Amino acid sequence: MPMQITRESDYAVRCLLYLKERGDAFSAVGEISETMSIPRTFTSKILQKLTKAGIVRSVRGVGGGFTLNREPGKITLLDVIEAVEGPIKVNVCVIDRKSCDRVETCSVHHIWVKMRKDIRKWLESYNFSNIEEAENTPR
Amino acid sequence: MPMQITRESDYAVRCLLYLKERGDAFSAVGEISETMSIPRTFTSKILQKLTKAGIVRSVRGVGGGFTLNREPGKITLLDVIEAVEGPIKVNVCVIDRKSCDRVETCSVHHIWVKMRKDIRKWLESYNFSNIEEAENTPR
DNA sequence: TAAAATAGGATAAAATTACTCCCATATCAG
DNA sequence: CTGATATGGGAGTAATTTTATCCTATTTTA
Repeated sequence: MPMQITRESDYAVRCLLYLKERGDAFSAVGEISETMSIPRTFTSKILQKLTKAGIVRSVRGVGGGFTLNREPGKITLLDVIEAVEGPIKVNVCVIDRKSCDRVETCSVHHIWVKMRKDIRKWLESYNFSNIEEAENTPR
Repeated sequence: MPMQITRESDYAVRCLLYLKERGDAFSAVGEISETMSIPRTFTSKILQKLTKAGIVRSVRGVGGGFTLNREPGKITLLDVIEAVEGPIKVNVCVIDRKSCDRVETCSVHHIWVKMRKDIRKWLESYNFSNIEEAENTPR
């Protein structure tokens, strides 16, 4: 499953689309998971990560649930993906130089570094305000 | 291991860097794997894939081995990664629409499609001629 | 025909992803 | 202050994928 976002990231995006729709209301896990077709307990875990990352806010107890913690326009795809998957690496050696003994002499190391930078920049350019506006690719 | 090339792709790139260095000579698996620190039998499998993809050419028997099948400048990173990992997906629904029952109503589907397109274009812009030239990122 | 090489299928080991379960903790209504 | 309804978090399980290895067949040259 290389060069691919995880199902978890996809689910996280769905959760946020739902919460955006709900505006200021608080939504419970069950409601989100059913509407967005995500396994319930997994949804719970994902929302926990999003909460820890400060992307959503939670309230426990009766009438509690989750809601966006900031404007949709200030939540980027990068924020979401890194919240659930951890920092994007592209190649292990980019984050952890000692993972590769060839790193000193490697003539392509800089390519992976640049690729990571460019992918992160790309993901950062989409947020939950412009993500749905973005022109639909015709056919 | 999301948004990350596989070790296999990394190994494939190493193989090609080595073969480029060797010019028109044929190199045996053992030689490539030892020099580039790749497990021997795995190297063999990777070279098989690269051969099938037409990126390298092989000759069996005494004095045989592998050599590039075309100019380094005509072998892109995309060619190599897709040769070993298969087509880049970014998200399952991009390649296989029926993998996601939400695809009809999904307001972000087009984002994954665009992301795939842009990543492929990026990878296509690097080949084994310009990949090493590319300015080394200072510090 | 023997030696040296790749080709390919099957399988094994390790790691990661994709979940589930259970109990603790918080919040609110009555 | 108690019970019902939520989320929080740790631990564990299942499924899939990645990362290999092994063995045998086939090709090629000397």
